[in-house]
Formats: sequence, C-alpha cells, structure tokens
Amino acid sequence: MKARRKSPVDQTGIESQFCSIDLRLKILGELPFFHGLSSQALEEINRHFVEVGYAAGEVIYHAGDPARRFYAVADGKVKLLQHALSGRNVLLDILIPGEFFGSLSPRDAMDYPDTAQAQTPVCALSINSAEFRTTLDRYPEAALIVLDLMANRLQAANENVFRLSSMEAEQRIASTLLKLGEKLGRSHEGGILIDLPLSRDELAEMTGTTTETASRTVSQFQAKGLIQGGRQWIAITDLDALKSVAQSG
Amino acid sequence: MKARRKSPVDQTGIESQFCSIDLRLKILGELPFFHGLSSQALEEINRHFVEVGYAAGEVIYHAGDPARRFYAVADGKVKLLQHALSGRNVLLDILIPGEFFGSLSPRDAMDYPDTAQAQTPVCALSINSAEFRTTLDRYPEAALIVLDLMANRLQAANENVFRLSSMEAEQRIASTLLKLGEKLGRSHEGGILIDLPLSRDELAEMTGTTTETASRTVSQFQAKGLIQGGRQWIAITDLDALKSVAQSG
DNA sequence: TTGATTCCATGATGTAGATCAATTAATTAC
DNA sequence: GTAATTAATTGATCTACATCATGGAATCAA
Repeated sequence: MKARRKSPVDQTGIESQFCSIDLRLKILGELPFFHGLSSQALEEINRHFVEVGYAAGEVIYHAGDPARRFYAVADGKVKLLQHALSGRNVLLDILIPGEFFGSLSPRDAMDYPDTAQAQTPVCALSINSAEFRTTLDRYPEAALIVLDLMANRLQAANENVFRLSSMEAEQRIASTLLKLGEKLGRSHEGGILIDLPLSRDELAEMTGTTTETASRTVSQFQAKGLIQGGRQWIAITDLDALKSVAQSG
Repeated sequence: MKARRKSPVDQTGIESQFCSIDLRLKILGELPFFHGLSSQALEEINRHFVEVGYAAGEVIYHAGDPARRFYAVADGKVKLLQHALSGRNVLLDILIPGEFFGSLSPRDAMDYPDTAQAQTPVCALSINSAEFRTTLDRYPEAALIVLDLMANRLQAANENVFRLSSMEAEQRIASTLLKLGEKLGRSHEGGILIDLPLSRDELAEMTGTTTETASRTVSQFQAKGLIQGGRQWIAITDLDALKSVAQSG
C-alpha cells in the first residue's frame, strides 16, 4: 500500500541487554524517585541494585510468579500484560525509562499480577523488594515521589476503564494513539512519531479490539490523513483531527 | 416477580452526615495508614482533620474541580465515577470505611479526575492535601502503607481493564458481583448479601453494560439460583456457580 | 534472487448487546 | 387507601464489531 514504507522507529540505540555498570549510578540519579538525593545516598542505594539486560521479546517475569523484585526501566521499553483464557493478551501499559514495575514491598503471599515483557531491548535496574522497602524507609522523600507516580498510574488506569466502558472502537483507538504520542512521541516530518515498534495486534490488545478492527481503523485514519503508518509503526499527522475523533462520543 | 422482596440491605446505621467529633480520634487510629501510631501522634494528626457529613446522593466533589483535599471514609460508602458525554456514568470504585480518595499531594495544576459521591449517608475525614503531605513527611511509615494501598488499587483497576477487554457481559457481571461480595458482603441466609444499595443501573455502570443487559443477566442468574435480588439489592446464593460463570471465558 | 514467514488489509457473515419501546411491580407522596 | 413516581423486566429490532476467510506486501532466511 502506498503509505506503507520502512519503519522510521529507531530500533538501534544501545544494545540494552548488555547494560553497563558504569551507567547504573548515572541512571539511578535520574530515576524520578531518587532524583535529588545526595551522591552519598545514591552510592549507598547503588549497592543494592543490579542491572539486567533483556532481549526484545524476552519475558522479565510471568503473571503468577512470586513477586520478589522491584524494577526500574533504565533503557528501552517494557510492556505489562495479562493473558485471557482465549490466548489473547490485554496490554495494560508500556513503560519507558524512569518508570518502575514489579513488587513494591515484600509480601510473601503475593504473586506478580501481570507479565512484564521487553518490548524492545531493555536495560532494567532491579532490587529485592525487601531492600527496596528498606531504601524507602531510609529515604522517605523517595517514597513520597513513588506515591505520586503511583497515583498518576491509577489515574491512567481509570481513564482506560472509562475508555473501555464508554467509547466505541474508533474512539478508543484514536484516544490510545494520542496517549502513545504524548508518552512516546518524537517530532518527525511535521507530525508525531510514536517511537516504538507497535503492531496492529498490540494496538488491538491496548484498545480492547481485534487485530482486524485495529487494522481497519488505522487504514481509515490513514485514508483521512490523520495518521501515517506502516509495518509496526504509526505517526500522527493531524493531531487536531485525531483529538476530534477521540472526543466525539 | 417472585424473588423480589423488600431490600435486606441495612440502610440505617448512624446518621453519618452528622458525624461526631468524638469519633474522629477513634476513627483516625483505625485508618490503616495511621494504625499503630502513638496516641500523641494521633492527637497531633487529629488537629488537621475535619469530619464532614454527606447525605446519600450528595456529591463530595466533581471531576474537574481543583484538587485540594484528601479524604478518608469514616462511615458509609463513597462511589468514584466519571461521566461520558452521552450522559452515562462509569462507576470506577465503591469505597468503604478506611479507604481514601481525593488529592494525595498539593499540585496546583491538578483537578480531581473523578467525581466522588456519597452512595449512602457518609461521614468522611478530610484534610488539606498540603497538610496531608506534611503528615506523611512526619510519619513516613504511614506513607509506606498508603503506597501499598495504592498499589492494591492499581492492581484492582488493571483487573477491571482486563475484564472489560477480554470478557463478555455475563462474565463481567458475574466477576463484578463476586468482587462486590468480597468487599462489601455479609453473611445472610446462607449466602452473601452485597451490603449496599445497588441499582441495576449502577451495576451496569460498573460493568460497561447497559441497564437492560444488567437486568437481563441478573434475572438469568436468579432463575438459575446463583443469586437472589430485588430493588437495589443482590445476594449471592451459589458462590461456586457464580465463580464458574466468571471464569468460563 | 528466491522462497518462506510474518504482518496487514479487506471481504463476507454472524452475533452479543445496544437501542427503543412497552409493561409490571415496588416505593413514595398525598 | 390511592395516585404518582421510580425501578426493573421483557420484547423486538438494529448495529458495531467479532469471527472466519483470503489475498497482498514487507521482511527474513537461504
């Protein structure tokens, strides 16, 4: 098809699955909840974390695994999903550098509720959740920032509940593309490129639809000039028009 | 219809909209995040809270209002909802005594994302969000408990996203009734009474369906002996069978 | 360069549940 | 006790989108 072309999504970047110890201290200081701590504090915190690399597609942990570790994304993108009995996934969130996932506190009876999977090559910083709790005990200002971030996440999840409950498929897809553009977008040829590989199947998993519906809707948006896309990529070309679709319920 | 009868949901209880100052210190100590603090700490915290009563149906705050205050439910039940352009509501959560809502931290640009409304007569404890943040600064062990509760809330919201994305209406309704039974249920005639007034319309708002679909499904469940219900009430009578429906996707 | 694989697009058909409508029953007000 | 109102139930019809199927194009492997 005419509009399809080679993906402009940049999938090079550092080979994240070989993330460097040198980066760890630098990245820890850049995590929003440790930002502003003293060098001494970061040095101490640093000793508890390890960096772990994952190849694109690799599962970090499965839903149902005992929840023992806290993670922060240092580089790359991580997706959180749940699995339906039908074999279909529900894609709950895509996490970018600085965001966290996993277990916040040690609770023996808890399992991970979602599967975490590397969407791209990923470097993650990881710590045992008991040690993370100790870290928050030692640095309560960090705990308060994590609390704020968690409140933001709850709000985003509730917005998703609202979308799924009250919008039709086209509206949900437009709304989700806008959110992805806000979170992962970079300027590109006058529009906003959603800067991660995103298949029609994944878009469907995020919007409570099927691959065919996502593909039809994306094709219609392309035909109308709202977006441009191809294999595993989408760029928003008419932001205002896409917003109109998202708000038209 | 035969199974319908006068609601067994107890709507008496204290006239919550006239909640007593005497109760405040007692209730503060029972909030999960202040539980365990010393009497002296509770005395100090107590000075910052006010108790506020709301009649059933009264709106505590509207979505879009500037977010200035943190609330905890002392007595009664509060519902959080968002409003679609169609006029329909999406019912995001029903909060019980000990649960919190509102603004966790003072952020000038923030509005309340949801409307909070008294489902029953409600007594709430309220504090300015800047003062609440100061309280968490002073008592970081409380912040960590709030963090855990927030993580639980995020997990519940994600489960709701999963339900809405991957289940059909009957399954979602069964699943939601089970959750309501867990959270708000009390033993009643060998079953579990969902102990709050709950209309078919509200059940529909919680499950992404319409009133007619909720009513049809509830009638089918009654016909099969899974539940018993009437005007604004539902009791689960066959827990195992309802679980089977919820898990049958 | 060619063949295999994966992803996307499009068409046809079926259905879950929304929409619209009317009726019944419970509750409230007088 | 009666009338009005509210909530729930049930029926008929319509539609958004899932399901099933097929073909095309991009990408990868040999």
